[in-house]
Amino acid sequence: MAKNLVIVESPAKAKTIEKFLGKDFEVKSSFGHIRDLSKKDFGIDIENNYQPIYEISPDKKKIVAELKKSLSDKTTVWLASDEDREGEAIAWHLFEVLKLQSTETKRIVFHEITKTAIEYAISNPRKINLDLVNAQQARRVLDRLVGFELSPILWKKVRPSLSAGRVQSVAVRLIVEREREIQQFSAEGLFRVKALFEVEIDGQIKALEAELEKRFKTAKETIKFLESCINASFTVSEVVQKPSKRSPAAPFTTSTLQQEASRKFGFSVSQTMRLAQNLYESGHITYMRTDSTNLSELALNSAETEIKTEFGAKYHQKRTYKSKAIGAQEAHEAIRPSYMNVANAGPSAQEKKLYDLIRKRTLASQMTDAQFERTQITIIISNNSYRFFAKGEVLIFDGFLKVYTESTDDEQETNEDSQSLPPLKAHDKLDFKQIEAREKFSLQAPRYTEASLVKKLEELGIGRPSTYAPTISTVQNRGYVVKDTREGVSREYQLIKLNKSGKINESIKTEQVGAEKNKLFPTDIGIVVTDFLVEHFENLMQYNFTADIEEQFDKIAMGKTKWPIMIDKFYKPFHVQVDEAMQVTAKKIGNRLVGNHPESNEPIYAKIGRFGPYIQIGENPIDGQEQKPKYASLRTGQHIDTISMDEALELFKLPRELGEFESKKIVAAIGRFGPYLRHNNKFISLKKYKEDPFTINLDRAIELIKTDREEDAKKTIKVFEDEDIKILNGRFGPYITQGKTNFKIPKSIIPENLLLEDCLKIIAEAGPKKNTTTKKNTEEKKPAKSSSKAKTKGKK
DNA sequence: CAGTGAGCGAGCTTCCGCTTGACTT
Repeated sequence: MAKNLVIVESPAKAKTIEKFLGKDFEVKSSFGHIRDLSKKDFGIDIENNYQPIYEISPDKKKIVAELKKSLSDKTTVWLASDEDREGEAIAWHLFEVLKLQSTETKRIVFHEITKTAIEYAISNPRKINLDLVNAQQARRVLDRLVGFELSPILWKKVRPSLSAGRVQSVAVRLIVEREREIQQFSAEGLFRVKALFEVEIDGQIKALEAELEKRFKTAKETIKFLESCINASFTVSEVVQKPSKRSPAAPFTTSTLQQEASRKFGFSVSQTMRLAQNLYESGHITYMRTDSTNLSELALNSAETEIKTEFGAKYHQKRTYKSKAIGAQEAHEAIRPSYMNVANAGPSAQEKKLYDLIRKRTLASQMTDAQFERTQITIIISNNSYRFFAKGEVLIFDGFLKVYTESTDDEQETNEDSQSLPPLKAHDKLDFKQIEAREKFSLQAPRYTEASLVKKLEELGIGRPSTYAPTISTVQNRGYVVKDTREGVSREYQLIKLNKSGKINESIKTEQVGAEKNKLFPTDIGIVVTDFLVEHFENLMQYNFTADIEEQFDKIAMGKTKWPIMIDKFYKPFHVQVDEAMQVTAKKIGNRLVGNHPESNEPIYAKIGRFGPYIQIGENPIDGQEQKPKYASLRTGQHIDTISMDEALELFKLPRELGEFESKKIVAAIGRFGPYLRHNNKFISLKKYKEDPFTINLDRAIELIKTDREEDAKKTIKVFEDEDIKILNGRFGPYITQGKTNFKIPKSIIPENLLLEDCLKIIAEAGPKKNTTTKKNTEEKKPAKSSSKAKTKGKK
């Protein structure tokens, strides 16, 4: 019978460790925290020095019971939770809940799961560090105070079920401010001049592309320059060759893994974490929630062996990396393969891809630099002082690039330096084939992706590896932020070309700009809530708030400050702010008077409603008054804080009557699902035709109605009008529809051969099942929250 | 599936950080 009980946080870890420790040790897991603040009445006794009121989390009762049971025949308990603030608190909660005695309890820590590390830990036990525990309690209490005092203000002033917190509210602020920055940005065009030269080398004509150092502001200046080139001569003045190198990136942390999986595979952060969790649980990779770039000695050695056998000794270079992140607690290793020699792992294609990425990144981190030779050729012009530069880069030794290249966030920057240059020397003469000036516009700041937002949060020290993915989900689930793909707009730019024969040709071209794929956009709720919080809780919404209080937590951890004193210093002024925010006279925040109607002089408001932002013309009706205000919803991309009077009035031009077709009216409008046409009670979505309901004319509308009918005809296999039954071709193959309910057709049946009675039989057989599914659907749709959840699930 | 948006008040929501399943489509 084992005499020792070791408690770790993760069950997967428990399994591995048990193998190392032998018969005398039983290893169990606490599954993270076992106890938390009570959910009722705040869970904090504010009057009594902020005394926390803890209770065992409902889902942990079973685990605690099991731990108590296996405790009965043990003489020593080893608390082996992670070596960070949270881990220390977990150990302390276990100590308290399991009613352990200090004489028979030992606190141990290890940063890597290897036999030597664990044996070393066992032979160097210590006591629970209560200062560190107190720092965690302060962190926990502060987050509860902030979250549970701010959120109710929002329920009252904006909308029920909203939330605010130290982490999520700042995350939303980042998105809101970036959006504003983009709105206010105006692109400036500059003319970039590129020359294409031709050189004859050993009887062969080689091309050389070079860019002018000067960028012109106006077309006039540009043309003046090009004219001067017509009779100029071009001479190489200098050829400079320089070696350069590139070093591999550090092994993955949670945040960098999320970023790379997003850039390379387009995974969402939660998707990446789910896949990594699977790989971890099946023993393929080390722990996936980490801020450390450290690799164990064991990993370093096996990476070395792997690199040397696979690529040769000249590719190996042992490297250690320092964590850059603020507040990194380094309780684990970097994310790496458990066994470096395993080249493939994971059951699904996505897991295989992720594993491969992790393995290559880890190997690359222990490989030599890639070496390049950079060449720059300077070309001078006989009749002016501007110079052309041709840049080239040639790979001399691939090094780590043999296995792995890190992606970057700015996709727009293509690498123009990778051309290999012809062997030229000073005083060589060149002739141009063409010189082209293209107007290039400055780039707006990029919108955040899920992963780049995580990166930003990590840089600010906000949030932890275990909360990045949940935070990103929360801000979307609350409706503060949406992930969206939006089409760009076309923009004109000027192109001015000078060709060999000395002719200058000006033209206007168009390019697509501002297209966004899976980027984060703030919603009106997100904007309104952020503005409100920034106005009333300026300190809390500062980007460095977390970093600042972390310093105070550190003081508590060092025993220099008592935690209730620190909390009191924060809470007293904070609570005053809460009271003030509650007293704000406006019943609802976020309402804005856009102006007065130019004709009727009625007030025009932009408001937030149950169904999103809308414009209201006229005051709310007062009892007994007949007059009702008019309403119209805002369109995507419009916001209540920025919409102009003209844009607001424009919204009331819908629904538009276009005219008649087959003696029935055609109406164009925008509904919940986008712009549509309505004719004879049939709706035709304008989305797929990319038509604008404000401008579409009668002829085009009739055309669309006809195409829609053709498509319908293609879809329809058979119709039994009396019973309102149709056999249709859908996305998943043929099916039967009666009224608004659909029925599956068994695969053995050819749909064209179905008779009315066959259909009725299929419907009758599916009958009871139909009832339960429709019932469930309507039940689920009732609360607004769950229907929006179902939607996002469906999108994925 | 496609026009919505009052106000009252019952009783609900909510934080961040540790961990995995338990759910349904």
